[in-house]
This record gives sequence, C-alpha cells and structure tokens, in this order.
Amino acid sequence: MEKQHNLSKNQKIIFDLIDKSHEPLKAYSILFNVQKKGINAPLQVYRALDKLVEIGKIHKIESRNAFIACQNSSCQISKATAFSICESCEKVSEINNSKLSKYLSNFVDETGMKYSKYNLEFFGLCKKCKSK
Amino acid sequence: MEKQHNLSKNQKIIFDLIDKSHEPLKAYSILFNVQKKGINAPLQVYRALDKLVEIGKIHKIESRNAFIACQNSSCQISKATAFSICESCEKVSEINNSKLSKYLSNFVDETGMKYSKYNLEFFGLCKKCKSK
DNA sequence: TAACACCATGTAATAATATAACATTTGTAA
DNA sequence: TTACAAATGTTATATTATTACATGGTGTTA
Ligand SMILES: [Zn+2]
Ligand SMILES: [Zn+2]
Ligand SMILES: [Zn+2]
Ligand SMILES: [Zn+2]
Repeated sequence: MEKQHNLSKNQKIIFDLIDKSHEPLKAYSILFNVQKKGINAPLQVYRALDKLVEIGKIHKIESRNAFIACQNSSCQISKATAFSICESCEKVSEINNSKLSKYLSNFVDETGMKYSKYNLEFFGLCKKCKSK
Repeated sequence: MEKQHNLSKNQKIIFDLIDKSHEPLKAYSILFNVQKKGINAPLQVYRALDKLVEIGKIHKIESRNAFIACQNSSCQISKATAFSICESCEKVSEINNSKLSKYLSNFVDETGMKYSKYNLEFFGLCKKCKSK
C-alpha cells in the first residue's frame, strides 16, 4: 500500500498546476502561474518541486528541465522512470511497461554494480509528427 | 566505418580537457580551465560542447549538467547512451553492454512509437562507496 | 578572380535555471 | 506544553545557457 502524503499548501498548489497541465512545466513558468496564489519566490517553487519529486508525485524530465505529474497512480516506480519524448512537438509521456522496468531494475553491469534507481528518456517522433 | 571529424581549434582544446579528466566536467569549470588558452567566453565553450556532443565525441550527463568523453572508441552508440552514476562519490562511467543497447534500441512502446535515440542514467553506489 | 556558402570564432549582454543563508511559522507528537 | 521536524517567507546570489551581431577562414564554383 502506498504511503499517504498530505501535501502542504504550496506543494498542493504546485502539484495541481502540474497535474492539470498537458505538457511538462518549467520551474519559472510554474512560478509565473502561481504568483496570483501568493507564491512569489523561485525557492518556494523549487522546494515544493523537490518534495514532490522525492515522494514520486511528479518527475523531472532531465533533458528538458521540466516537470510532469506521475502517470502511474500507485507511483511504485518513482525511482524507475522512463519517458517518451517527441523531438518535434515536445510531447512527453511516461512509459509504463512492466517488462522494461523489470529488465532495467534487474540490470547488473559488468562491474557487478547493482542500481537502486534509473531514469530513461527515449527520443523520437510521435505519431502525429511522424505522419506530417 | 566511422566518419572522421577534424576538430577545430576550440573543439580540440575542449575535447582534450574533457578526455583527460577522470570525472564529468561542467561548462563553467571547462571555461575556467581553458582561459589560459584564449577561450574567454561561455559561448565559445558551449559551441564546442554542442558540436562535440553532436558528433559523439562527448556525452552530456543530463542529471548533472556535465560532460564526459565517449568511452566507446567507435562511438556508434552516440544516440544510445547509458551511464552508471554513483550517488556518493559522483563517479560516472559509460555502460557499454550490447544486450542492453540492443534491448533499448529495439524497444517499441504501447503506442507503436519507435525511438531513434535514448539516454539512460543508472544511479547507485559504486564498489568503493558500498564497501565503506 | 569574385561571389558565395559554410563553418568557426570573438565579444557583449542577458536569459533561464537553481541554491545559500537566515528568520519565522506551522504541524505533530511526546 | 514543550520539543522537534517540516514548511514557509524573503533577499540575495550562484550556476547554467542563449541571443544578437560582427568578423574571419576555407572550399566551391561561376
Ligand atoms: Zn511515475
Ligand atoms: Zn510530436
Ligand atoms: Zn559513448
Ligand atoms: Zn562512489
């Protein structure tokens, strides 16, 4: 069973914004959007983002410096993330594929190192963009 | 056969620095280190980095905003990169595992999207750090 | 040669992303 | 209620990256 995290005021404001968005949001775009709600400083945004990432409610798309809500309701895989990124329209989706996550979670490299976490970003053209 | 790229002056200076380094280098640390060689501005560094990434001589470690030289001499996999990152000492190694790269290069997601590129970053503790 | 394309360089300014430091407040549990 | 952890508020600053514009080489070709 997933641990309940009661979000604080700022965390909730920022999570709701990201969750409603259909695209990854950048920190300063979030800041701009929540200023009407009394969040005025970058640090307030980054602190909430850090916490939300930590508890797996959102993920950071590293190659884009942007954040999206986790698409896996149970969020068991917050330390094992995979994304599909369209290089044309910049659409990003979280990949939820159990074979892939098992394969990567069990991966052991040549040195015998076993990993506790991974992040995978795939790039290509989405259906829409490919058919153009 | 791999395409030959004759590096320009700035590209060579910056590649040599990264190649000699035993850890990923950040852009402004590179800048600091090459000022004695007449490279004075961030843009000169970023332009060289962009080109070196493009031709596969170096890779960007996205989660660290840092750059390392490609460890695969032939560099056929510059669009299919995987790294091992120690969260304690920050040691980074490029993973060269043909099974892994085949598995990921052939991965097709639920929507039928086929990818042309990926970047995978594994996190954990390296041998040294684990035995501490 | 001259015109052109192409790539690289040089320089200044600025944009975008992220953190440090410090004071205060709030939630929660002993 | 006391004590502690977590969250907030605020200012300033550090770090990472790009825009804009001018200049300089090198090879191609008209
Ligand atoms: Zn997720
Ligand atoms: Zn697309
Ligand atoms: Zn490589
Ligand atoms: Zn280590």
